[in-house]
Amino acid sequence: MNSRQPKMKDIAQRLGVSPATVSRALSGTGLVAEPTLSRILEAADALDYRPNVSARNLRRQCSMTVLMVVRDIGNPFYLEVLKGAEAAAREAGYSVLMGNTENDPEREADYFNMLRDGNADGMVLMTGKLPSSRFKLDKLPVVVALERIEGSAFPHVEIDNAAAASEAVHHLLSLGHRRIAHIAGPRGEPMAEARHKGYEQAMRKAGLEIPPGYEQQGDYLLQGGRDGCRALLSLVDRPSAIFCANDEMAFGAIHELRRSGLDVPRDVSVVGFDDIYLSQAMFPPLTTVSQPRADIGRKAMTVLLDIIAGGKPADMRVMMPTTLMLRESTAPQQEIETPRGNEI
Amino acid sequence: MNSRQPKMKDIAQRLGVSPATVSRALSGTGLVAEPTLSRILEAADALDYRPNVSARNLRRQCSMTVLMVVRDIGNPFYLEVLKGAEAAAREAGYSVLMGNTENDPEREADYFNMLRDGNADGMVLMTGKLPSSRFKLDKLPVVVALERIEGSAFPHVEIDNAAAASEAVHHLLSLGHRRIAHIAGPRGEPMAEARHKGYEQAMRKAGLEIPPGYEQQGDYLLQGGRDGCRALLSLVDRPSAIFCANDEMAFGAIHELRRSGLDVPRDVSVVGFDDIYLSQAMFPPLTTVSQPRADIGRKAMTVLLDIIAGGKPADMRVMMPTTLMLRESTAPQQEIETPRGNEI
DNA sequence: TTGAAAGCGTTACCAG
DNA sequence: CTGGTAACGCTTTCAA
Repeated sequence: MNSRQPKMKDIAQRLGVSPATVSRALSGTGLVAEPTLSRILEAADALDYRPNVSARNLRRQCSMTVLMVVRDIGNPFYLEVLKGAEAAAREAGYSVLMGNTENDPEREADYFNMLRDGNADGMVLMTGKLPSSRFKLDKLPVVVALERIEGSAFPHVEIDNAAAASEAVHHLLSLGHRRIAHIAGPRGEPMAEARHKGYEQAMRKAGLEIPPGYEQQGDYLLQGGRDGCRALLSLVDRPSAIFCANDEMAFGAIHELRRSGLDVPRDVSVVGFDDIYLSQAMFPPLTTVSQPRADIGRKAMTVLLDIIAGGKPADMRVMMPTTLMLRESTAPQQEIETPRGNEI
Repeated sequence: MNSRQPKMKDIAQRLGVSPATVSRALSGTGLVAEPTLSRILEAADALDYRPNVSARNLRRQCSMTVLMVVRDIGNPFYLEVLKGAEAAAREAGYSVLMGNTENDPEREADYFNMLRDGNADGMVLMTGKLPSSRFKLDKLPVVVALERIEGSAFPHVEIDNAAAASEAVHHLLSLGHRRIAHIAGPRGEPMAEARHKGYEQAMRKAGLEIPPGYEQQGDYLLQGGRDGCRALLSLVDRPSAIFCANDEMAFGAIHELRRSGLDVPRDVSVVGFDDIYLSQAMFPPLTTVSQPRADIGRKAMTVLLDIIAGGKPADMRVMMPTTLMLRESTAPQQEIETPRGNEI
C-alpha cells in the first residue's frame, strides 16, 4: 500500500545514481552522459515510472492546464471550437479544464481566480464580458475566442461578423431580393450587433431603404426565430428574404413560414449564420455562414500557448475566414407565384 | 515579483501563530479555538489568500479533478451529459478535465494512466471499450455512462436501449404499421446491438416476420441513414415505417425519402433515437426516443464521487428512464395514397 | 557530467 | 487546542 508508484528516488537507488540525474535524464535536458542516460530510460520503462504531476507543478510553479470557459457548455456551437482547442493543447502537453459560467459573473470571476492562483496556466475565454475585479486582469494569459470583449487588452481570435453578414445579404441581393429582413441576436451582444451592422451596411450599399419592422429583435433561440418571423409576416409588405443572426433562429423562422403555408425557398428565402451541426440536414438544407470553428479553437489555443511560453502574440486580432454555404433555403426572388420552386 | 501570492506562512507570521494552525483554521476542521479562528479567517480574507492547489494535492495525494472521457467531443450528443456532470462535480468542489479519445486506444490508455498516476481522482467513461492493459483497471474509480462495457466491473449509468427501442417500434405498430424496417448502428457496438435487439423483439412479439433486407447496417451518420434508406426503397415490398438507431441517421433517411418524392410521414413514418439538439426543429419534427442526458451525466458523477469518497455504489447498474417523444414524423399507416397527410 | 541539498506550499503527525 | 517538524515528489541551483 505504501510504495506503489515508483518514484525517481527508486530509479536512482536501483541504478546507484542521484535523483537529480534521473530527473535530468527524464526531462530530456541533454545533460546526461550516454552510459547513464539509456540505463535510466530503460529502468524507468521497466518500472513503468510516471512522474507525479502535482509535485512537478508545485516545483515548476505551473499547472500544464488551460481553461476553456464558455457561457453554456450545452450549446453545440462551442463543440468544434473545444475540439480544435483540445487537440492543440494536447499536442503541446497541456490538459484542458472545462469551465461553464451559465452567465454567472461569480463563476466567471472564479475562473479568473484559478488563473491568478496558478491552478491554470492560461484561459481561452468565450464569454462576452469580463467580471469586475479589483485586480488588473489584463496581464493574465487569456485569449478571447469567437466573442469580442470591448476594452480588454486580450488578444482576440474571431471572425469578421459584419463582413460575413454583409456577404450573406449580398447573396440575397444577387438573387434579386430587395425586401430583405433581419432577425437579430440579443441587443448589446457585440457579435449580434456586428451581424446587424453588416446587414444594414449591405442594404445601404445596395441603395435600399430598410422598411419599418424589417429589423426584428431576437435572442438566438428557436422561439425567437419563430416570433420574429411571425412579426415579419404580419407586415403589409412582407419580406421575400430573411437573414437570421444565427441558424437556430433560422430554423425557427422556417418553421413559422411553413406553418403559415409558405414554402422555403420558393416564397421566402432564409439565410442563417454559424452552420451548426446538422444545418445541412435540415429541410431545406440551410444556406448559412460557416465559421471554421475547429480552426478558431486551434488558433486561439496556439496564441495562448505562445503567450504562456512568454512570447508576445503576433496579432492582437486574428480574423479567421468565413464561408457562405450555398444550400437550398435560398432561391431567386419571384414576385408572382410560380408553379414550382427550385427544389432539386 | 517574488512574494506575490500570500501563503499560509504569511498569515501565520502576521498573526504570530503557526502555519499549522492557519492550515487547520482554513480547512475547516473544528480544531481551532475561537479567538484565533476568526483572526485567521479575517487575515486570509484581507490578504486575499488563496491556497496553492498543487501543494495541497501533492500533500493530500489527490487532485480534486475528474476526467470526462468521450470518443468524440465534437458530437453534440455528449453535451448535455457533460453539462450535468460538470454541474455535479462543481458542486462538490471538483474540476472537470476533458478527454477526447477519437477512438484511439492509445489515448484511452493515457487517460487511464492519468488516473493511476493520481492526476485525476476519478473518471466518467463514455467510450465503448477498455484499453488493453497489463494492470487491473477494475479497481480504479471509474463510472461508465451511456455506453456499456461488457465484462468490466465498473458501475454503469445507462438507459435500457432495448426496451426503449421496443417502445419506439410499438408506437409504429400501434399506428397500424406492419412493414417496419430498421437502420442499425455500427455492428458490434453494444448500444447499437441493444437497440437492434429491441426492434427484433418488438417485431417478434407482434408476430411479425422481418422481411429480408429490412435490417440495414448503418454507422450513426447522416450518410449512413441515406444509404440505408436508399437500400430499403429499392426493395420490392418497401417499408411503411423506418426505425433508425439514432437521430442523425433518421435525418439522413428523411432526406432520402424526400429526394425520392416520398412524404414523411404521409408515405413513410420515421422514428429516431436520442432526441438530439434541434431534433424538434427538423422538418418534420422528429418522433424519437429522448434520453435524460443531463440527468445521466449528473447521476454518473454522483456515483463517481461516492466511490471516490470511499463508498461502494448502491447500484452497479443504474437505469435512467427514457421518453418517447411523439412528434410529426410518424403517422398512421395508409395502404392507399390519401389526398392529404395528417400535417397540422 | 554528476551529486548534494534546498526548497515549492501544504498538511499531518506528535508533543506539549 | 496549538506549535514544531517532517514529509509529499520533483527540480534546480551550486559545487565538485
